[in-house]
Parts: sequence; structure tokens; C-alpha cells
Amino acid sequence: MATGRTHRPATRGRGIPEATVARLPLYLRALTALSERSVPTVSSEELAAAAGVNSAKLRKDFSYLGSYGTRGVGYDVEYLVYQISRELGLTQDWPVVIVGIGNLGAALANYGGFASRGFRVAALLDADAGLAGRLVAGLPVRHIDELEAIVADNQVSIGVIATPAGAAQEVTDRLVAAGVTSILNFAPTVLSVPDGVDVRKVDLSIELQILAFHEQRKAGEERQDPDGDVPAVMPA
Amino acid sequence: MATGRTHRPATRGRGIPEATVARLPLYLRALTALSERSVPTVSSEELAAAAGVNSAKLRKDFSYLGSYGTRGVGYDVEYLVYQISRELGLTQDWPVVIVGIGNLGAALANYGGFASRGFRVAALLDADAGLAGRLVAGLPVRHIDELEAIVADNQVSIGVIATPAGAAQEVTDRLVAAGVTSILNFAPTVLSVPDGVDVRKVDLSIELQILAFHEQRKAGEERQDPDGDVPAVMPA
DNA sequence: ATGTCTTTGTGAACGCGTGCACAAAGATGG
DNA sequence: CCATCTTTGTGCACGCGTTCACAAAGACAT
Ligand SMILES: NC(=O)c1ccc[n+]([C@@H]2O[C@H](COP(=O)([O-])OP(=O)(O)OC[C@H]3O[C@@H](n4cnc5c(N)ncnc54)[C@H](O)[C@@H]3O)[C@@H](O)[C@H]2O)c1
Ligand SMILES: NC(=O)c1ccc[n+]([C@@H]2O[C@H](COP(=O)([O-])OP(=O)(O)OC[C@H]3O[C@@H](n4cnc5c(N)ncnc54)[C@H](O)[C@@H]3O)[C@@H](O)[C@H]2O)c1
Repeated sequence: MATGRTHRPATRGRGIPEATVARLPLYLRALTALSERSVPTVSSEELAAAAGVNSAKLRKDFSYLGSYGTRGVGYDVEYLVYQISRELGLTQDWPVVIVGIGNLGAALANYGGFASRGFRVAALLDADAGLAGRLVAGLPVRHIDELEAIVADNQVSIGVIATPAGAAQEVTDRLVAAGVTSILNFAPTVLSVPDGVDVRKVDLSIELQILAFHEQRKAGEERQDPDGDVPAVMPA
Repeated sequence: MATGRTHRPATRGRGIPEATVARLPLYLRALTALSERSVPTVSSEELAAAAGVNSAKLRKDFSYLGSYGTRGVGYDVEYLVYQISRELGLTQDWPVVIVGIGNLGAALANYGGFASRGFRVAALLDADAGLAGRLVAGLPVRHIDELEAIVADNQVSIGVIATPAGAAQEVTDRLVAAGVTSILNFAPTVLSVPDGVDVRKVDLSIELQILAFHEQRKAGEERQDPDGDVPAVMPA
């Protein structure tokens, strides 16, 4: 019965479709660039080009937020930056913990784009006692046993997992038990979490395999017909 | 205009839907784990649970590859591993170059899961002359000027970009000009590429923002009604 | 004030992806 | 050889997401 209620019907509530939510950060990035160049307004056409999407889609996306454009003119850049930021919840601070400070975890800790948008690294955690106390990106690595206390003290609701795959589920369970309700998983494993906890995954290996599929397909079509279907009428 | 023809109409040709292609690596991973435990066959129900998907979806996905199951029994693990590997193009070697050997690029170079599935790091490239020759994950960092020669000599068709955002488009153009037709982009920028070149992006910042949106939404609903719509009849 | 011109906001059509539910296939046991 | 039981493969319906195309809105000039 648990699988029955799994996929929530998009983002009903006030009703911003999931696909739209996924594009808002893209728009925000493009708008921020315009804002830095002191551009006052932008049309859906221009902004769509900058974000790499269809302009009708962009307008429909914005229509879910309300009517923030002016016909004949376009959108006010600053106002839109604010509205999208607010909608995404970026006007508040989000404390984040990173678990697993190896190659990847250290790179993530050093990532500047992290802090720039309301995400603050509250702590770096690792099971390796030898790492404890070492400074990474200016922060001391704390032992994993401190997880529960750190999450509680800092009201952390977002956790990033960069441990080996074998440890990911265990770390997840501890994070969730401690109160974390959003997880970004870099380990190549399927995580089980209770209802109400969101998991998003970043999987390099999967991305490469998808590219390989299309690559193989291109190589195949190259010496066959470009439609890739039936060989039809071979020339001679 | 590269942005015009961006989304191809799924994977028509012989016709494996794009959504299915994206799940095949997931199945492959689960199957590989079963294979290592010498499990001979697996039912769609079991495998679906391991991959975290609906069993009907899994069966439909496999049906696009052909009828590889046996009714009343399930799927032969080894056979399926081979079929999916072949379909994804993992039976051949894919030389890959990584451009930008900073925090992230170095972590990627050290990533074990890279080589495990037919992806071979052909070279590490960076614009910083000071890095040239330094060993990262056992490979010497080469100067970016060698890009064209390396791509040609090794027949590289997949490039990974881990440079700062400002350099990503320029690197992309050089990669494409040199013959690369698939790009995995970690830099937070929209890349323009000509038709026939695939780009996939991994964007930590976007993932976090999506999580923040849902997190904010959860926090809001908590103290309102759980349906999130009209406040209806507030209990006094 | 009126007309023109630009650009938004959205109705409507369409296609893809998902999941239910079941008939057909085939294994297994007697 | 037949009955039973398990599990696949898929027809079908439904909902989400995308795109087209256009009416309405408003800026701006005269
Ligand atoms: N390096 C990459 O570029 C890359 C890319 C994609 C995916 N990944 C995945 O990210 C994860 C980390 O990769 P990495 O290269 O940094 O590995 P790594 O071995 O360098 O680092 C893993 C770290 O996790 C710590 N750890 C292990 N068990 C732990 C536990 N139970 N609790 C807390 N910390 C624990 C280890 O002490 C170590 O410091 C792996 O799952 C890997 O598959 C890495
Ligand atoms: N570090 C992370 O966890 C992380 C996460 C998400 C995204 N990113 C993105 O990945 C990219 C790299 O991040 P990083 O933390 O490794 O940065 P970094 O500054 O540590 O490394 C960037 C490297 O790229 C090299 N470089 C610069 N211009 C180049 C060019 N034209 N050609 C070749 N090489 C060039 C630099 O010499 C440097 O070695 C950035 O775009 C960043 O936004 C990083």
C-alpha cells in the first residue's frame, strides 16, 4: 500500500507543476546575470533564449507564479528575481550538512556556488576518525557521531551524501531520524526513505551511460540510413 | 540556432523511449549486484523493488528491448546484463577527456565508477600551465592546447567539462570542433551546441534549489492545512 | 483620444510517460 | 498429457508537459 501514495500528483497545493519548479533556478540564474548588467526589463523571448528554453513555456511557467509581466514591455528583472527567489524559498537560509568528506565531499565543500544562494554549510561529517578536526574549505571535519546533535542544534533540514554506496542507506536513516527531510545523494544507490522525505540524486555514471547510448546510436545511423528504421530502398 | 532543434522527439529510430533509456543504467546496476551474488533469475517484481521503480514500468521498459523474460520464471540475470550493456553501448570502450582539473575535476578523475563500465579516461586537460605534468589519479595533467591532438588520436567522442562557468562555452566549442559529440557539463551555464551534439548537465545548485522549494512547502503546510489549498475552516 | 505595435497570458490540441489490469505463455507437478 | 499456478507482455486510459496560435492588454506616438 505504501507504493500507492508514492508519486505525489505534481505540486498541487497552490499548484506549481514539478517541471516548472525544476526550471525556475535556470530562469533565476539568467535573471541574476541580467541584474548584474543592470538590465531593467527583459522579454520572454530574450530570457527564454538565455535559459535555453521555449518562450511559450517560459511564459506559462511564470503564469503559475502570477502575472508579473507587462504586455508590450516584458518582465521587470529585479522584481522577477525577487519573486522567483521567494517562491523557491531562497529568501531564507538553509543550513546543510555534507556527509562523507572524501574526494567528492571535499570538492563540494569547496564549491563557491553553495553559499551564494542561501545554502550554508553547517558542518562536514565523516566516519574516518583520522579526518576529524582537519580543515576543509575552512571548516573542521566533525565525526559522524556528532550528526544528531549538529542537525538538531542547527535545525538542518537538507543533507548531502557523498559517502561510498555501501554507507549511504545507513547515513540516510540517521539523517532522517535526526530530522532531515531533504537529501541530495551522490552515491550510486537507491535510497529508501519514509513519506515526506525528498530525495534527489546526482549520478555521474548514469549520465555517462545515457550519453553512450546516444553516441552508439549516432555511430550506427552514420553508416545506415539517417532515419534508423527500415533500410527501405538501399541505393544499389 | 542550436536552441531551436534541441529536444529530439524521444528516441524514435527503432524506438526506445528516452525515459526508458534513462532507467536502463539503474536496472543494470541492480542486475550487476545480483550477478555478483550469483543469482540466476529475477522476477520483474524483485528487480523493480531493487531499482526503485514500478514493476509494470520495468516490464514495459524491457519489452522495448525484446522478449527476454520467461513467463512463470522471470528474467535470466546474466543474459539481461548482456542485453542492456549492449543496448547502452557499454560493450565497447568509450575514451573520455576531463577538462578543468580543479576540485571537482580531480574528484571525477579519482572516481572509480568511471572506468568500471567501459569509460576510460583518455586525458586530463587544464588551462593552468602550472598544473601540466602533475599526476592526478595516476594520469598526468595535459595542457589545454593539446586538446585537439588528444581527441583526434584517441578518437574521443565524450567530453566532461569541470571548468569555471565562464570558460565552459569556449571549451565546448573546441571540443565540438575537435570531434566530440557528447558532453557532460558540470559548469552552471547553458551551452549552445550544433545539431547532433548531445549535452547533459549536472547542476548541484539547481538540485538544491528544487529541494529548498519542497522544503519550504512542507514547512508551510505543517502549520496550515495539509492540503495546502484554501484554509477552509480553521479550528478556531 | 485614438491608432498602432509589441508582448503577454492562456485556450486548446497533441504526444509522451505511467500504471492498472488481464490474457497469454510457459513452467511445474501429478 | 493435462491441470494449475506463476509471471510476463501489453492494451488501454489517464494525466502531465509542451507547443502553437491568438486575443487581450498596455505602451507609445501622433
Ligand atoms: N568522486 C567523484 O567524482 C564521484 C562522482 C560520482 C559519484 N561519486 C560517488 O560519491 C561517493 C564519494 O566518492 P569519493 O570519490 O569522494 O569517495 P572517497 O572514498 O574519496 O570518500 C568517501 C568518504 O566517505 C567517508 N565515509 C565512509 N563511510 C562513512 C560513513 N558511514 N559515514 C560518514 N562518512 C563515511 C570516508 O571516510 C571517505 O572520507 C561515492 O559513493 C562515489 O561513488 C563520486
Ligand atoms: N566543486 C564542486 O563541487 C562543484 C559542484 C558543482 C558544480 N561545480 C562547477 O564545476 C566547475 C569546477 O568547479 P571547481 O570547484 O573544480 O573549480 P576550480 O576552480 O577548483 O577548478 C577549475 C579548473 O578549471 C581550470 N580552467 C579554467 N579555465 C579553463 C579553460 N579555459 N580550459 C581548461 N581549464 C580551465 C582551472 O585552471 C582550474 O584548474 C565550476 O563551474 C563549478 O561551478 C563544482
